[in-house]
Amino acid sequence: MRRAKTEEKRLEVLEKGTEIMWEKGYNGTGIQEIVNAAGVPKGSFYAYFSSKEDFVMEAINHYDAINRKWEFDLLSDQSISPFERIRTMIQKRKYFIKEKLNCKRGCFVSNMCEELADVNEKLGQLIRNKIENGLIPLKKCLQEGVEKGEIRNVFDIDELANFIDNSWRGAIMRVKADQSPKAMDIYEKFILEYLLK
Amino acid sequence: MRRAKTEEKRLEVLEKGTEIMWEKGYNGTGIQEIVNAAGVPKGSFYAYFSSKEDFVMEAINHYDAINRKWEFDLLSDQSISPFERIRTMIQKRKYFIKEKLNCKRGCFVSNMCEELADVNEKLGQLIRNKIENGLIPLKKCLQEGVEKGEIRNVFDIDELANFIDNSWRGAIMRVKADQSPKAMDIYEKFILEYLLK
DNA sequence: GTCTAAAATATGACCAGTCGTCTATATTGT
DNA sequence: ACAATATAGACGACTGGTCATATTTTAGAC
Repeated sequence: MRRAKTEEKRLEVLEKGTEIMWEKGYNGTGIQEIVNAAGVPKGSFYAYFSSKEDFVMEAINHYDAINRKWEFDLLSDQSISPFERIRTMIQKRKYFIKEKLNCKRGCFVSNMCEELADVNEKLGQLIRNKIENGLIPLKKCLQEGVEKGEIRNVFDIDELANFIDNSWRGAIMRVKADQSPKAMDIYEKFILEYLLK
Repeated sequence: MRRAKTEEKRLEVLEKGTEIMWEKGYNGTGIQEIVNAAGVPKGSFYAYFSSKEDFVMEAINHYDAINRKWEFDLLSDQSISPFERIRTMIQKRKYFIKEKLNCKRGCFVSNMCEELADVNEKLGQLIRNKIENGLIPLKKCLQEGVEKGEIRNVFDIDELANFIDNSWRGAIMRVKADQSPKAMDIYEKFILEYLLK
């Protein structure tokens, strides 16, 4: 069918475009650059997406859905202890940023947040929503950890999850600045050894 | 003298321009917008700065120098205990972001880092340098705190200072996303009560 | 299966506007 | 009158977005 090919091309534009914006930012990336990278005529971009703003919203949704999937599966995996799930999550994230991203780019959602959250109400709302919802599986896992006595029972779980997530975003920002994984290694040690235990 | 007026205008362009870029980002801010805000003809911009890149480097230097000043004075103030110095620093930062910035903008250096560190070698170097040097007074203060028994003696001071700073950057990114000071309050509690003590 | 006409889709030239930058001219101070 | 500085606006390149045209797919007639 025609439909399938179109959908395929659309996805390629979405993914290539996300990669470029991930590196160069929203305002640093032009439509032309995206369609060139995807091998698609410029006119098609506006057949797939109604505007650049619409594009970045879809990009955020797509990026978030992929990450959410494996993190949810891992954090609710009852065959591993809660503490171990969190350790594994941090290590997988570290591996990805170090080996796949070469310590560049950081987190796409964080990048869009820094650049756009203040300046575009609709995007701010979306980003806020993604960050907030992303915490839910972590909170559940932390709660289990406290109940099993693996995690210090002194925290407000909600605050703890927020602190862990916010600090992670700070750590990978620093990884990008330094182009070194050091900040993530420090993060892992401090969260796991000095905070949770 | 002519010289003095020129210098005055130059500073106004620098400060107005920094404010705009702080909110809208590097690529989201045009030269025209800066000179309009400063009430200066466009041609003058290139009498003051050799390029937009040169401008942002000066902006980063200027912004950093101001913050470095009071933080250095505070963190090396021997009339207050080291732990109290750090608490005061966090509270002053919180006050500024909440009351002066209305929970918007975040940190100018962090913003430029997210947008440019990957993509511009020279700016990346500058930003890395600012973050790194900004840690020095904090490290000294933390060391004193450990020696006085105010701070748990289990940390590598270098790593501790990095964790505190990186996590702060993550927290204020979240403040911007939420337009709420909550992330900073959580940060303060976790660093002061659960980590250092 | 072939032909054809209508419907659907793909395309890139084009729009008005903005970008960062530079230079020819106007203004100023001596 | 001369040197130094300030300024307006032109420059080519690019921006996000549109749209008339070209191409392809589809459906019905034979």
